[in-house]
Amino acid sequence: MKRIADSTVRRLSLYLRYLEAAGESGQQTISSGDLARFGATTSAQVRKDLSFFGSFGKRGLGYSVAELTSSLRGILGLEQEWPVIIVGAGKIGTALAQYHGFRDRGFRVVAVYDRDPRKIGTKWDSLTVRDIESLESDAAETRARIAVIATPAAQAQAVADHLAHAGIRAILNFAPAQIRVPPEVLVRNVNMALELEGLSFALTNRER
Amino acid sequence: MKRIADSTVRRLSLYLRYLEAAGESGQQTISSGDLARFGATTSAQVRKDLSFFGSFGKRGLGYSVAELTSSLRGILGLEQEWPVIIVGAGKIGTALAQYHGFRDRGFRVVAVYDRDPRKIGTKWDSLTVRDIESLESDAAETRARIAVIATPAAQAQAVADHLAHAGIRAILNFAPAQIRVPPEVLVRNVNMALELEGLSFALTNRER
DNA sequence: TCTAACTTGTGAATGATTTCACAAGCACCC
DNA sequence: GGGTGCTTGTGAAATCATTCACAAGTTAGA
Repeated sequence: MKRIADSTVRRLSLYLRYLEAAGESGQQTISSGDLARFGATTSAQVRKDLSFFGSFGKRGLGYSVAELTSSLRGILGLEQEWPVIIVGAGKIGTALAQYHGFRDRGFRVVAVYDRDPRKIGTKWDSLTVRDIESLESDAAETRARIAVIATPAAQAQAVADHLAHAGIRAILNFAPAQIRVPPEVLVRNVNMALELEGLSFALTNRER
Repeated sequence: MKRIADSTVRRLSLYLRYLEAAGESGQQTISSGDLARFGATTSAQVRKDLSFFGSFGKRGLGYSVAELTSSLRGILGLEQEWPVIIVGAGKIGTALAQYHGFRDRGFRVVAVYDRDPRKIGTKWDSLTVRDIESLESDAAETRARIAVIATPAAQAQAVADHLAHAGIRAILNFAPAQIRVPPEVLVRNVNMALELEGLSFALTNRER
């Protein structure tokens, strides 16, 4: 398969959002123009994005909402439920563990880890915070391939090493640190301060 | 000024991180290759990024850590402190308000808003949750030009309208919803479910 | 059956970003 | 002072992503 751009994948996720909403409101078909309006892009872009994966529409008519929804779910790998573990039971970890946006979209938080003895054993909902040392031994039980790092920056690398060793294949890193991982592990960074700095730059250099 | 790519600005922020760390550990000069290693890019990319703004290095020697740090701070608009308001005192809003990564980098949370009467008036640290209705009347006091939306998706658009009206010029949107704003307002989205879906896609389509 | 109004899928063109490659500057040492 | 080893800054080339533009398919209505 040809390599697909990151930007394309992001847009596919957005299209899927809109399709789900359209489906719930009973809409039967949808055009690339409609999808474009929602994803803040152009109809040509929508069609190009989809064309990497096949042809899903009918000329003159548009796309079947139900069929395209299901195709996109398949493309994005969302037909299965993904077990996810979170490392770091601080403010951000807690918020993420209880965030419905994950559950609702097929990502189920199956375990939360921390290294602080005062946190280990405490419960939220049905989850008990576990000792980070049991990461490896839990692997067979949790079967998670995706992990979220929500620790302070200083611990991020150690946690990443741990995760890679426990067989995790993809990491969503919220810690403000660049982490190094073996090539079979995928990392995506979410760095909130970076986003704010982008806004600061734009506001500062707006007048041209 | 020529338009600068988003990707360039992100990398500048990363370089700045590394420079600050290098400065603290007493390093005097640094080469584009060093910066590249940290930012997961190439030395040519680093030099090109910087070249949009001037020439900061000395051939044969590299960059002065102190000078480049200060230049990047200036470019990114980080010499001033930015007052920031947060709308939404739920899990995510709370976590963000107390997140040191913001304070530490020149973004000071000066107010938190919600519309739930049970939350209004509660305190965290030195911040009291305010009624969202007082957004406009507070504007002169807070002087914030940047706002963070941390509400459920359903309220995001209404909040954005409110913010635009109160004179906010840049929005960091954590709500999983696309918001529409007037052209003088800048929006950047952070959508955590989207990031996970990107990982799901990559894991699913890895074997080519 | 014919026409009009839409809409897709896709090569080709354009635009943006990254990488290459190298002249030129600087420091150090003999 | 001249040679050696680094490193920057930057046009040019290559790669990657988006937009254009249009043939071809579909529906609906007369």
